[in-house]
Amino acid sequence: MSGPDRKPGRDEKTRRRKLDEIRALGVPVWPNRYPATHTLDEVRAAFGELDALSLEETPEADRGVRVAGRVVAIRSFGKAAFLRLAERQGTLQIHVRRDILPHREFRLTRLLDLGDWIGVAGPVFRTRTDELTVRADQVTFLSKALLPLPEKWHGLTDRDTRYRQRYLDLLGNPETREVFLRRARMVSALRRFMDAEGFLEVETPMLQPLATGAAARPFQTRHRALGVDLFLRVAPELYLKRLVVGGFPRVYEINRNFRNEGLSTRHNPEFTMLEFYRAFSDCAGMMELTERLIVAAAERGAGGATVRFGEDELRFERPFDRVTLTDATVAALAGRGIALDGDALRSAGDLADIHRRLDLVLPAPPAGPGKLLLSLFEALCERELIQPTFVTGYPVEVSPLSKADPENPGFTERFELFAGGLEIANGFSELNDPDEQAARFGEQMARRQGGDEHAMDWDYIEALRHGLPPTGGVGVGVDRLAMLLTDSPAIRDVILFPHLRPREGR
RNA sequence: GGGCCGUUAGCUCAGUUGGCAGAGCGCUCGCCUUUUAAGCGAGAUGUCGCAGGUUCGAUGCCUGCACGGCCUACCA
Repeated sequence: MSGPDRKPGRDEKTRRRKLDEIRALGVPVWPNRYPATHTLDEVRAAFGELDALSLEETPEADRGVRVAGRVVAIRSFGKAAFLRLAERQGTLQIHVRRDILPHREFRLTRLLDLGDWIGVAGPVFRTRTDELTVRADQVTFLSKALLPLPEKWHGLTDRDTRYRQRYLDLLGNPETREVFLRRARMVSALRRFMDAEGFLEVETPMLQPLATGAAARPFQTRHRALGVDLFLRVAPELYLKRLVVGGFPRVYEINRNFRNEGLSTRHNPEFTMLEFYRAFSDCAGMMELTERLIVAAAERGAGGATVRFGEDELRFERPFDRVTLTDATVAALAGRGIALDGDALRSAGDLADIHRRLDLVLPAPPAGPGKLLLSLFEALCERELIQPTFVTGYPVEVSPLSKADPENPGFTERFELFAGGLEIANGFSELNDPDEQAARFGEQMARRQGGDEHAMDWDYIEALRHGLPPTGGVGVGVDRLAMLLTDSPAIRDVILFPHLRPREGR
């Protein structure tokens, strides 16, 4: 398919032959530039409102334009031809006539293939069928496509090829292009929102001596000169909070995290997170901020507060629903005829029994009641949370970086936001007591066997000992939010180059 | 890891109860100076994913493998 050993196919041989013929015309075949005066869209914007007669009477149209684009259709009549150029979002028709073009340039147009790039200069007019068209006075060859474009009107449908050769997907499928345009608008809206709220955009290490800030298996690498092992970060969290200690009270980062775990429709090994921290705020304050952020993203990314997602219609309108993790789980169990009262909620044995009764896989031991409760919630409730919903009250046991809730022993001031059955965001009042943080890390480590990559982050504890103000923090899964706002069922559909198994024999 | 489905021309796909491998687009050649998936005429597409097996004969049936998709499980 590629690489030095690949043999040119029949199409490529033909196209190389034509390239030689173009070269033989004395035309530069890989020129360095083309000074276009208009993009194709700009031609349409400037002249699209004018009818045939008005165009003739418009000096600007008669004086002409210089445009450039990829040839995506050729309808040839021997002594004349219509070409269609495509570039960015626009397309424009070109009319080529033997009696107008210089001989060499007309011959050049006969040697064009679909996919080639050309520049065209000439006046703008309308054809008999009222199509806005540039009549070619000059044709400049710009670049050769040695390989054919995807098939014309089915587009490219093979999923594997769409992901591996995304440029073909973008070329052949307008809806793919729309997904990534919307994603870009959404990310830009996130940035603008954070900037407007007075947050400073920062970048923190991707290569970290300890993979901290989330419970996930990291990728490992090695720095030769330093002679140390490093990890690709699983989260920026602890670095961002160091910055709050350092006197940046509002910081955010939009960047990649890496988790060495399975792939699924909701998981890519590298994914984009927006994380932000705000001094003097807390869980409740961050929920309010997150709400406004998500609404802004929906407005910009999806063009409104109401978003179609598969079978559902998501309404990103404030205030979002709110429910505690315990209430949601108790209600889901009640719906299955299982009563769960206060005592059972704190009993690992009872919660494990419920797993068995419902035929659910138990979390890997050791699992206390907090982890078992979360496991029930994830199994029973997550997928049902279609409308944007804040779930609050996560057990301390599964929230090592969150502040405890003074009103609710055993639980933290923490929320997760769900929509479309997906976890979109996770936020909490940041634990800033260095001694308690050290104790929590210790508990986490005690529960793990092996895994030296999860060693205690003493450097972070030291930062806390210098004083972290009360702070709220949130992480937003940018890819998943993009899934919701583009009605994409798989995370691969919103990542330009998703990870796939390497192809054999290439 | 498990289940189901798929792999045929450059692309999208059909097909054969086992008997010369097909269509549309694209491509090549010819005609055509206002077309819109242009039209007309002619032509070429190929390791039917790979390896074995059954058979007079396998793209088709059997076994194994590879690759991919969907679902599912795992990933505190």
